[in-house]
Amino acid sequence: MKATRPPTESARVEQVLTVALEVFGRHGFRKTSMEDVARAADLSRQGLYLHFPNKEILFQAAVRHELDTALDEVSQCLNKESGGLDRRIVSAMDAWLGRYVGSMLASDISTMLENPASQLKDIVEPAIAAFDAQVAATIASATTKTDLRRLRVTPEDVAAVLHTAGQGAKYLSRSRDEFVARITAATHLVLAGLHTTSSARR
Amino acid sequence: MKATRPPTESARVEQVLTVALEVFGRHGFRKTSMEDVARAADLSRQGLYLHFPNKEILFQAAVRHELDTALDEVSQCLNKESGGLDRRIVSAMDAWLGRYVGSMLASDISTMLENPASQLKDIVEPAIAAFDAQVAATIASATTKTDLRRLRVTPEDVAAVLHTAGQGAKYLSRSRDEFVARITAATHLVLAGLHTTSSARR
DNA sequence: GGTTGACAGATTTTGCCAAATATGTAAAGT
DNA sequence: ACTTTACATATTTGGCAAAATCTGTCAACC
Repeated sequence: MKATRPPTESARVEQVLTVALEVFGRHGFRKTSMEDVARAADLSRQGLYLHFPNKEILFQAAVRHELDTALDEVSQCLNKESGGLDRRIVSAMDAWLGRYVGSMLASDISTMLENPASQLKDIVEPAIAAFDAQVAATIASATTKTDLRRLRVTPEDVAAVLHTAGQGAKYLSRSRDEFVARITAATHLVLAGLHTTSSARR
Repeated sequence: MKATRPPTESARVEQVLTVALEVFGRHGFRKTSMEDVARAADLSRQGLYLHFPNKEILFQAAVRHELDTALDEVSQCLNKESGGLDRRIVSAMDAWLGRYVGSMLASDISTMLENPASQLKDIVEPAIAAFDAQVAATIASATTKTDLRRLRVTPEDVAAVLHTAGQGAKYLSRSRDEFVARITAATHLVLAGLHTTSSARR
């Protein structure tokens, strides 16, 4: 019940990655030095190089770790026993996007994704796909095929719309509370269409 | 039937404003000179100054004109006879946001809005409110109070969700077609909740 | 598994200055 | 209702060298 997959990294390294992402998030990739990360992680700069061959790879690892963590959290939210489908989806969206509401990280990463040479694509895009798939699966298991057929939509379509609304909410919101409010309203309305009777588990 | 309000500006000035917005849109406010605008509008730079005291005000006027035009177009889309509610809303969203899909203008304006001293706030925010209000009114007239009460939402809530989804679609889309596809899916699902029987006019 | 200190080479930042470009005003002309 | 020419005053740009900072690697040490 502890970890869904064997821990690739030691606890120490995981902690470094967490701190690193936080530091990168403050001033962006370019304006963050290895020294900054090392200091924040309570480690010498050279100590960092023992774990990561260069800054680029450190960043990639930090992003990967972040996405893995977020996906785990999303998974927990979606599979919670308590709460209706609405609540589970809202908390999942919040776990997935909410933390980036005012952060530089989102725009930083998305500019990096423009670069075709960037390895980041191979890290970020599968994670996004995995998120969408999880949401779609949850939708699928909590709705009837009749309802889906009546509206002529697939669970994937519904997940895509929620994804779109999530991006919009992130973009429009100045605080995390505002984000949650918007995504709550959107989720409520979207799910209303396939009137799920508040709970349904397979 | 021609103009909903008396034309504040002459046709010539209107044409200048249209061109100006297009030019500003290409390289952003800062990197666009009065010379650039004048040339594009087939006018001398000094001719421009006869109409607008300075660059700032020219830009504001161009934005205001653009928003007015867009709102008129939105109005036409929403009040069209033909087509169901879905189609009307999708075309309205496209008229309102679709043209900015790859443009610098959106980000340019939104950074200007950060500045509390900017007069742009007083131009843009009312326009956004007017758009939301129009959409809300359309929703209101095409749905039953019963449906709204059943979902415990106001037409304004629905409009806000569509607005959120629209922003997300604009942000995620690389082409206008993609934008339309996303917004179509979102509208379809959102409206499905208050199962409007395809047409309803008051 | 780390520490410190030192190093070459690359990149960024800084300060400065000259040249170019842009803004806004004005006058005179059509 | 414009145009052209001209002008004072910013603001932006480009070059260019010195200084600072950052990266990545090594050695020596615990």
